[in-house]
Amino acid sequence: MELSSTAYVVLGMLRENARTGYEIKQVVDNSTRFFWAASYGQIYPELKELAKRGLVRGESEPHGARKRTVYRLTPEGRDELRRWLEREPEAFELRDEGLLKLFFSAASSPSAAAGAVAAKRRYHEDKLAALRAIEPLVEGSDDPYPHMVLSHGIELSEWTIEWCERAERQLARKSQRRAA
Amino acid sequence: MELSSTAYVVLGMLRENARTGYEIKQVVDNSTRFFWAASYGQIYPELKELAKRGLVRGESEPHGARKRTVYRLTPEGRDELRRWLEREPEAFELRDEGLLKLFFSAASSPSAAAGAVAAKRRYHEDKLAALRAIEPLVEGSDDPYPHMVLSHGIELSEWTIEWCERAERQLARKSQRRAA
DNA sequence: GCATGCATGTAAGGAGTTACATGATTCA
DNA sequence: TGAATCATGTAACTCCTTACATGCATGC
Repeated sequence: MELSSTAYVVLGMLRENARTGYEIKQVVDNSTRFFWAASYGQIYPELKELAKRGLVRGESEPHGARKRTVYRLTPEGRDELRRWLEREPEAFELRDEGLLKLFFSAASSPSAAAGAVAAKRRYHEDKLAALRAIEPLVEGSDDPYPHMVLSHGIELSEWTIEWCERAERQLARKSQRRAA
Repeated sequence: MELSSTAYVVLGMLRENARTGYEIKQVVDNSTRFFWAASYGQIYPELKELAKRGLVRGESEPHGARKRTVYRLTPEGRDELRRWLEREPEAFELRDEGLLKLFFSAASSPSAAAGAVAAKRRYHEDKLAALRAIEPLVEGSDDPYPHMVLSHGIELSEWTIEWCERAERQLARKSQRRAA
Protein backbone atom coordinates (compact mmCIF):
# COMPACT_ATOMS: atom_id res chain seq x y z
CA MET A 1 0.00 0.00 0.00
CA GLU A 2 1.26 3.41 -0.98
CA LEU A 3 1.07 6.54 1.10
CA SER A 4 -0.58 9.69 -0.17
CA SER A 5 1.42 12.87 -0.70
CA THR A 6 -0.37 14.33 2.29
CA ALA A 7 1.01 11.51 4.43
CA TYR A 8 4.48 12.72 3.45
CA VAL A 9 3.60 16.28 4.40
CA VAL A 10 2.83 14.96 7.88
CA LEU A 11 6.02 12.89 8.03
CA GLY A 12 8.03 15.85 6.76
CA MET A 13 6.62 18.19 9.37
CA LEU A 14 7.92 15.80 12.03
CA ARG A 15 11.43 15.57 10.51
CA GLU A 16 12.95 17.90 13.15
CA ASN A 17 10.44 18.32 15.96
CA ALA A 18 7.73 16.28 17.62
CA ARG A 19 4.39 17.96 17.10
CA THR A 20 0.65 17.66 17.77
CA GLY A 21 -1.82 17.49 14.89
CA TYR A 22 -2.82 21.03 15.72
CA GLU A 23 0.78 22.25 15.44
CA ILE A 24 1.27 20.44 12.15
CA LYS A 25 -1.72 22.34 10.78
CA GLN A 26 -0.25 25.67 11.99
CA VAL A 27 3.10 24.98 10.37
CA VAL A 28 1.46 23.87 7.11
CA ASP A 29 -0.56 27.09 7.08
CA ASN A 30 2.63 29.12 7.42
CA SER A 31 4.66 27.24 4.86
CA THR A 32 3.58 24.53 2.45
CA ARG A 33 -0.03 25.66 2.12
CA PHE A 34 0.93 27.82 -0.84
CA PHE A 35 1.85 24.74 -2.87
CA TRP A 36 0.41 21.92 -0.76
CA ALA A 37 -2.46 22.54 1.64
CA ALA A 38 -3.78 20.20 4.32
CA SER A 39 -6.88 20.37 6.54
CA TYR A 40 -7.63 18.89 9.96
CA GLY A 41 -9.90 16.45 8.15
CA GLN A 42 -6.78 14.99 6.56
CA ILE A 43 -4.18 15.49 9.27
CA TYR A 44 -5.85 13.73 12.20
CA PRO A 45 -6.91 10.57 10.33
CA GLU A 46 -3.51 10.50 8.62
CA LEU A 47 -1.67 10.59 11.95
CA LYS A 48 -3.69 7.61 13.16
CA GLU A 49 -3.02 5.72 9.95
CA LEU A 50 0.73 6.46 10.09
CA ALA A 51 0.82 5.35 13.74
CA LYS A 52 -0.93 2.08 12.77
CA ARG A 53 1.79 1.50 10.16
CA GLY A 54 4.51 2.25 12.68
CA LEU A 55 5.83 5.33 10.85
CA VAL A 56 5.03 7.74 13.66
CA ARG A 57 4.54 7.25 17.40
CA GLY A 58 2.14 9.31 19.46
CA GLU A 59 2.68 10.08 23.12
CA SER A 60 0.12 11.61 25.43
CA GLU A 61 1.43 14.87 26.84
CA PRO A 62 -1.59 16.64 28.35
CA HIS A 63 -1.46 20.29 29.33
CA GLY A 64 -3.37 20.24 32.56
CA ALA A 65 -6.71 18.57 31.92
CA ARG A 66 -6.46 19.23 28.17
CA LYS A 67 -5.70 16.09 26.19
CA ARG A 68 -2.79 16.38 23.84
CA THR A 69 -0.92 13.84 21.72
CA VAL A 70 2.55 14.64 20.47
CA TYR A 71 3.78 12.64 17.49
CA ARG A 72 7.34 11.91 16.44
CA LEU A 73 8.90 9.92 13.59
CA THR A 74 9.92 6.34 14.22
CA PRO A 75 13.14 5.13 12.50
CA GLU A 76 10.88 3.42 9.92
CA GLY A 77 9.05 6.70 9.38
CA ARG A 78 12.32 8.53 8.82
CA ASP A 79 13.41 5.90 6.29
CA GLU A 80 10.08 6.13 4.49
CA LEU A 81 10.42 9.93 4.29
CA ARG A 82 13.97 9.63 2.97
CA ARG A 83 13.01 7.11 0.29
CA TRP A 84 10.16 9.36 -0.84
CA LEU A 85 12.50 12.37 -1.03
CA GLU A 86 14.80 10.42 -3.31
CA ARG A 87 12.05 9.41 -5.75
CA GLU A 88 11.20 11.67 -8.68
CA PRO A 89 8.39 14.10 -7.86
CA GLU A 90 5.29 13.39 -9.92
CA ALA A 91 2.34 15.56 -9.00
CA PHE A 92 2.11 19.02 -10.45
CA GLU A 93 -1.36 20.48 -10.69
CA LEU A 94 -2.65 23.93 -11.28
CA ARG A 95 -6.24 25.17 -11.22
CA ASP A 96 -6.53 28.80 -12.14
CA GLU A 97 -10.07 30.07 -12.57
CA GLY A 98 -8.79 33.50 -13.59
CA LEU A 99 -6.98 32.08 -16.63
CA LEU A 100 -10.09 30.09 -17.46
CA LYS A 101 -12.18 33.26 -17.47
CA LEU A 102 -9.64 35.12 -19.57
CA PHE A 103 -9.59 32.20 -22.01
CA PHE A 104 -13.35 32.39 -22.57
CA SER A 105 -13.63 36.18 -22.35
CA ALA A 106 -14.69 36.60 -25.97
CA ALA A 107 -18.10 35.29 -24.89
CA SER A 108 -18.51 38.38 -22.72
CA SER A 109 -17.02 41.86 -22.91
CA PRO A 110 -13.47 43.28 -22.96
CA SER A 111 -14.13 44.55 -19.44
CA ALA A 112 -14.69 40.98 -18.26
CA ALA A 113 -11.24 40.06 -19.60
CA ALA A 114 -9.69 43.04 -17.85
CA GLY A 115 -11.58 42.20 -14.69
CA ALA A 116 -10.30 38.62 -14.63
CA VAL A 117 -6.70 39.79 -15.04
CA ALA A 118 -7.06 42.53 -12.42
CA ALA A 119 -8.53 40.05 -9.93
CA LYS A 120 -5.68 37.64 -10.61
CA ARG A 121 -3.19 40.44 -10.02
CA ARG A 122 -4.84 41.40 -6.71
CA TYR A 123 -4.88 37.78 -5.60
CA HIS A 124 -1.14 37.46 -6.17
CA GLU A 125 -0.44 40.83 -4.55
CA ASP A 126 -2.14 39.54 -1.39
CA LYS A 127 -0.26 36.26 -1.66
CA LEU A 128 3.02 38.12 -2.05
CA ALA A 129 2.32 40.14 1.09
CA ALA A 130 1.50 36.94 2.99
CA LEU A 131 4.72 35.29 1.80
CA ARG A 132 6.84 38.32 2.73
CA ALA A 133 5.29 38.24 6.20
CA ILE A 134 6.53 34.68 6.59
CA GLU A 135 10.10 35.45 5.50
CA PRO A 136 11.41 36.48 8.96
CA LEU A 137 10.33 33.07 10.29
CA VAL A 138 12.67 31.12 8.02
CA GLU A 139 15.62 33.48 7.57
CA GLY A 140 18.82 32.44 9.24
CA SER A 141 17.68 28.89 9.85
CA ASP A 142 20.12 25.98 9.75
CA ASP A 143 17.93 24.31 7.17
CA PRO A 144 18.25 26.35 3.95
CA TYR A 145 15.53 24.58 1.96
CA PRO A 146 12.36 26.19 3.38
CA HIS A 147 13.84 29.59 2.55
CA MET A 148 14.64 28.50 -1.01
CA VAL A 149 11.05 27.37 -1.44
CA LEU A 150 9.71 30.59 0.05
CA SER A 151 11.89 32.61 -2.33
CA HIS A 152 10.41 30.62 -5.18
CA GLY A 153 6.93 31.61 -4.01
CA ILE A 154 7.86 35.26 -3.65
CA GLU A 155 9.59 35.51 -7.02
CA LEU A 156 6.79 33.61 -8.73
CA SER A 157 4.20 35.99 -7.26
CA GLU A 158 6.28 38.95 -8.42
CA TRP A 159 6.54 37.49 -11.90
CA THR A 160 2.82 36.82 -12.01
CA ILE A 161 1.96 40.37 -10.93
CA GLU A 162 4.22 41.72 -13.68
CA TRP A 163 2.56 39.45 -16.22
CA CYS A 164 -0.85 40.74 -15.15
CA GLU A 165 0.33 44.35 -15.48
CA ARG A 166 1.61 43.64 -18.99
CA ALA A 167 -1.66 41.91 -19.87
CA GLU A 168 -3.69 44.81 -18.48
CA ARG A 169 -1.74 47.27 -20.65
CA GLN A 170 -2.22 45.05 -23.67
CA LEU A 171 -5.97 44.85 -23.08
CA ALA A 172 -6.14 48.63 -22.66
CA ARG A 173 -4.35 49.16 -26.00
CA LYS A 174 -6.74 46.72 -27.64
CA SER A 175 -9.81 48.62 -26.50
CA GLN A 176 -8.20 51.93 -27.57
CA ARG A 177 -7.69 50.57 -31.07
CA ARG A 178 -11.31 49.45 -31.14
CA ALA A 179 -12.48 52.90 -30.07
CA ALA A 180 -10.38 54.61 -32.79
CA MET B 1 -27.93 25.28 -7.04
CA GLU B 2 -24.54 26.45 -8.20
CA LEU B 3 -22.61 25.06 -11.12
CA SER B 4 -19.11 23.69 -10.71
CA SER B 5 -16.16 25.32 -12.44
CA THR B 6 -15.98 22.30 -14.70
CA ALA B 7 -19.53 23.02 -15.84
CA TYR B 8 -18.28 26.41 -17.02
CA VAL B 9 -15.42 24.78 -18.90
CA VAL B 10 -18.04 22.81 -20.82
CA LEU B 11 -20.19 25.89 -21.43
CA GLY B 12 -17.13 27.87 -22.49
CA MET B 13 -16.04 25.22 -24.96
CA LEU B 14 -19.42 25.60 -26.67
CA ARG B 15 -19.24 29.42 -26.84
CA GLU B 16 -18.38 29.42 -30.57
CA ASN B 17 -19.02 25.94 -31.95
CA ALA B 18 -21.39 23.09 -31.28
CA ARG B 19 -19.39 20.05 -30.15
CA THR B 20 -19.68 16.46 -28.98
CA GLY B 21 -18.41 15.42 -25.57
CA TYR B 22 -15.52 13.75 -27.28
CA GLU B 23 -14.56 16.95 -29.09
CA ILE B 24 -14.80 18.97 -25.88
CA LYS B 25 -12.29 16.61 -24.31
CA GLN B 26 -9.92 17.02 -27.29
CA VAL B 27 -10.09 20.80 -27.10
CA VAL B 28 -9.58 20.81 -23.34
CA ASP B 29 -6.52 18.58 -23.79
CA ASN B 30 -5.06 21.07 -26.26
CA SER B 31 -5.81 24.18 -24.28
CA THR B 32 -7.14 24.53 -20.76
CA ARG B 33 -5.72 21.27 -19.44
CA PHE B 34 -2.58 23.09 -18.36
CA PHE B 35 -4.54 25.12 -15.84
CA TRP B 36 -7.89 23.33 -15.75
CA ALA B 37 -8.15 19.68 -16.72
CA ALA B 38 -11.32 17.67 -17.35
CA SER B 39 -11.89 13.94 -17.89
CA TYR B 40 -14.62 12.02 -19.72
CA GLY B 41 -15.89 11.03 -16.29
CA GLN B 42 -16.75 14.67 -15.72
CA ILE B 43 -17.65 15.85 -19.20
CA TYR B 44 -20.37 13.35 -20.14
CA PRO B 45 -22.33 13.55 -16.87
CA GLU B 46 -21.91 17.33 -16.88
CA LEU B 47 -23.39 17.62 -20.38
CA LYS B 48 -26.45 15.65 -19.26
CA GLU B 49 -26.83 17.81 -16.17
CA LEU B 50 -26.49 21.04 -18.18
CA ALA B 51 -29.07 19.76 -20.67
CA LYS B 52 -31.46 18.99 -17.79
CA ARG B 53 -31.06 22.58 -16.60
CA GLY B 54 -31.67 23.92 -20.07
CA LEU B 55 -28.21 25.49 -20.45
CA VAL B 56 -27.18 23.31 -23.40
CA ARG B 57 -29.19 21.40 -25.97
CA GLY B 58 -28.03 18.12 -27.49
CA GLU B 59 -28.97 17.01 -30.98
CA SER B 60 -28.39 13.58 -32.40
CA GLU B 61 -26.16 13.80 -35.46
CA PRO B 62 -25.02 10.25 -36.14
CA HIS B 63 -22.15 9.51 -38.51
CA GLY B 64 -23.46 6.46 -40.30
CA ALA B 65 -24.44 3.91 -37.68
CA ARG B 66 -22.27 5.57 -35.06
CA LYS B 67 -24.28 7.45 -32.46
CA ARG B 68 -23.22 11.01 -31.90
CA THR B 69 -24.71 13.88 -29.91
CA VAL B 70 -23.72 17.45 -30.70
CA TYR B 71 -24.32 20.02 -27.99
CA ARG B 72 -24.79 23.76 -28.33
CA LEU B 73 -25.47 26.57 -25.87
CA THR B 74 -29.04 27.70 -25.32
CA PRO B 75 -29.62 31.44 -24.79
CA GLU B 76 -29.89 30.67 -21.06
CA GLY B 77 -26.57 28.83 -21.20
CA ARG B 78 -24.91 31.78 -22.91
CA ASP B 79 -26.28 34.14 -20.24
CA GLU B 80 -25.06 31.86 -17.48
CA LEU B 81 -21.58 31.77 -19.04
CA ARG B 82 -21.55 35.54 -19.37
CA ARG B 83 -22.59 36.09 -15.75
CA TRP B 84 -19.86 33.72 -14.59
CA LEU B 85 -17.26 35.55 -16.69
CA GLU B 86 -18.19 38.80 -15.01
CA ARG B 87 -17.87 37.45 -11.47
CA GLU B 88 -14.52 37.62 -9.69
CA PRO B 89 -12.48 34.46 -10.18
CA GLU B 90 -11.98 32.59 -6.91
CA ALA B 91 -10.23 29.28 -7.31
CA PHE B 92 -6.47 29.26 -7.48
CA GLU B 93 -4.80 26.06 -6.42
CA LEU B 94 -1.34 24.72 -6.83
CA ARG B 95 -0.01 21.32 -5.84
CA ASP B 96 3.68 20.96 -6.50
CA GLU B 97 5.27 17.80 -5.16
CA GLY B 98 8.71 18.96 -6.31
CA LEU B 99 8.60 22.02 -4.05
CA LEU B 100 7.38 19.81 -1.22
CA LYS B 101 10.40 17.55 -1.63
CA LEU B 102 12.78 20.47 -1.82
CA PHE B 103 11.19 21.90 1.32
CA PHE B 104 11.88 18.71 3.31
CA SER B 105 15.24 17.92 1.69
CA ALA B 106 17.22 18.41 4.87
CA ALA B 107 15.83 15.06 6.02
CA SER B 108 17.72 13.39 3.16
CA SER B 109 20.83 14.38 1.22
CA PRO B 110 21.86 17.42 -0.84
CA SER B 111 21.57 15.20 -3.90
CA ALA B 112 17.88 14.66 -3.13
CA ALA B 113 17.38 18.44 -3.18
CA ALA B 114 19.22 18.72 -6.48
CA GLY B 115 17.22 15.80 -7.86
CA ALA B 116 13.89 17.39 -6.96
CA VAL B 117 14.86 20.65 -8.68
CA ALA B 118 16.23 18.88 -11.75
CA ALA B 119 13.03 16.84 -12.09
CA LYS B 120 10.95 20.00 -11.76
CA ARG B 121 13.04 21.64 -14.50
CA ARG B 122 12.59 18.64 -16.82
CA TYR B 123 8.86 18.61 -16.18
CA HIS B 124 8.55 22.25 -17.20
CA GLU B 125 10.84 21.78 -20.20
CA ASP B 126 8.44 19.11 -21.45
CA LYS B 127 5.47 21.32 -20.69
CA LEU B 128 7.08 24.21 -22.56
CA ALA B 129 7.60 22.01 -25.62
CA ALA B 130 3.95 20.89 -25.48
CA LEU B 131 2.75 24.50 -25.22
CA ARG B 132 4.93 25.63 -28.12
CA ALA B 133 3.49 22.81 -30.21
CA ILE B 134 0.01 24.20 -29.57
CA GLU B 135 0.91 27.78 -30.56
CA PRO B 136 0.26 27.40 -34.32
CA LEU B 137 -3.30 26.29 -33.51
CA VAL B 138 -4.26 29.59 -31.87
CA GLU B 139 -2.16 32.14 -33.77
CA GLY B 140 -4.05 34.46 -36.04
CA SER B 141 -7.41 33.63 -34.54
CA ASP B 142 -10.17 36.24 -34.30
CA ASP B 143 -10.41 35.53 -30.60
CA PRO B 144 -7.21 36.90 -28.99
CA TYR B 145 -7.76 35.49 -25.50
CA PRO B 146 -6.68 31.86 -25.95
CA HIS B 147 -3.39 33.11 -27.34
CA MET B 148 -2.89 35.45 -24.36
CA VAL B 149 -3.47 32.54 -22.02
CA LEU B 150 -1.12 30.31 -23.99
CA SER B 151 1.57 33.01 -23.84
CA HIS B 152 1.10 33.09 -20.09
CA GLY B 153 1.76 29.35 -19.95
CA ILE B 154 4.82 29.58 -22.17
CA GLU B 155 6.36 32.50 -20.30
CA LEU B 156 5.60 30.94 -16.95
CA SER B 157 7.30 27.70 -18.01
CA GLU B 158 10.31 29.68 -19.20
CA TRP B 159 10.47 31.56 -15.92
CA THR B 160 10.19 28.32 -13.95
CA ILE B 161 12.99 26.66 -15.92
CA GLU B 162 15.21 29.66 -15.25
CA TRP B 163 14.38 29.52 -11.56
CA CYS B 164 15.33 25.83 -11.49
CA GLU B 165 18.63 26.57 -13.23
CA ARG B 166 19.41 29.28 -10.68
CA ALA B 167 18.48 26.93 -7.84
CA GLU B 168 20.64 24.16 -9.29
CA ARG B 169 23.64 26.49 -9.42
CA GLN B 170 22.98 27.62 -5.86
CA LEU B 171 22.81 24.03 -4.64
CA ALA B 172 26.03 23.19 -6.48
CA ARG B 173 27.83 26.12 -4.81
CA LYS B 174 26.51 24.99 -1.46
CA SER B 175 27.95 21.48 -1.85
CA GLN B 176 31.27 22.93 -3.08
CA ARG B 177 31.53 25.03 0.07
CA ARG B 178 30.83 21.94 2.14
CA ALA B 179 33.55 20.01 0.31
CA ALA B 180 36.12 22.79 0.86
C1' DG C 1 -8.19 -7.59 -41.69
C1' DC C 2 -6.31 -4.73 -38.15
C1' DA C 3 -4.88 -0.66 -35.81
C1' DT C 4 -6.16 3.79 -34.79
C1' DG C 5 -9.40 7.08 -33.93
C1' DC C 6 -14.27 8.47 -33.00
C1' DA C 7 -17.82 8.25 -29.63
C1' DT C 8 -20.34 7.41 -25.17
C1' DG C 9 -20.73 6.10 -21.00
C1' DT C 10 -20.40 3.95 -15.80
C1' DA C 11 -18.46 2.24 -11.39
C1' DA C 12 -15.38 2.48 -7.83
C1' DG C 13 -12.51 4.74 -5.22
C1' DG C 14 -9.29 8.43 -3.61
C1' DA C 15 -8.52 12.97 -2.09
C1' DG C 16 -9.87 16.95 -0.01
C1' DT C 17 -13.02 20.60 2.00
C1' DT C 18 -16.50 22.27 5.11
C1' DA C 19 -19.26 22.22 8.82
C1' DC C 20 -20.12 20.60 13.03
C1' DA C 21 -19.23 19.07 17.86
C1' DT C 22 -16.73 19.29 22.11
C1' DG C 23 -14.11 21.07 25.76
C1' DA C 24 -9.88 23.13 28.23
C1' DT C 25 -6.73 27.13 28.78
C1' DT C 26 -5.06 31.73 28.65
C1' DC C 27 -5.18 36.50 28.63
C1' DA C 28 -7.31 40.94 28.64
C1' DT D 1 -16.23 36.83 32.38
C1' DG D 2 -15.76 36.44 27.81
C1' DA D 3 -12.96 36.03 23.61
C1' DA D 4 -9.25 33.90 21.49
C1' DT D 5 -6.49 30.03 21.21
C1' DC D 6 -5.29 25.21 21.96
C1' DA D 7 -6.72 20.65 20.82
C1' DT D 8 -9.12 16.59 18.69
C1' DG D 9 -12.05 14.62 15.97
C1' DT D 10 -16.15 13.00 12.56
C1' DA D 11 -19.71 13.10 8.83
C1' DA D 12 -21.26 14.51 4.68
C1' DC D 13 -20.20 15.99 0.57
C1' DT D 14 -17.89 17.43 -3.80
C1' DC D 15 -14.73 16.76 -7.10
C1' DC D 16 -11.98 14.16 -9.90
C1' DT D 17 -9.31 10.18 -11.78
C1' DT D 18 -8.88 5.56 -13.40
C1' DA D 19 -10.35 1.57 -15.23
C1' DC D 20 -13.49 -0.73 -17.66
C1' DA D 21 -16.97 -1.67 -21.34
C1' DT D 22 -18.84 -1.17 -25.88
C1' DG D 23 -18.95 -0.63 -30.71
C1' DC D 24 -18.55 1.91 -35.38
C1' DA D 25 -15.50 4.19 -38.97
C1' DT D 26 -11.43 5.00 -41.51
C1' DG D 27 -7.23 4.20 -43.64
C1' DC D 28 -3.24 1.25 -44.35
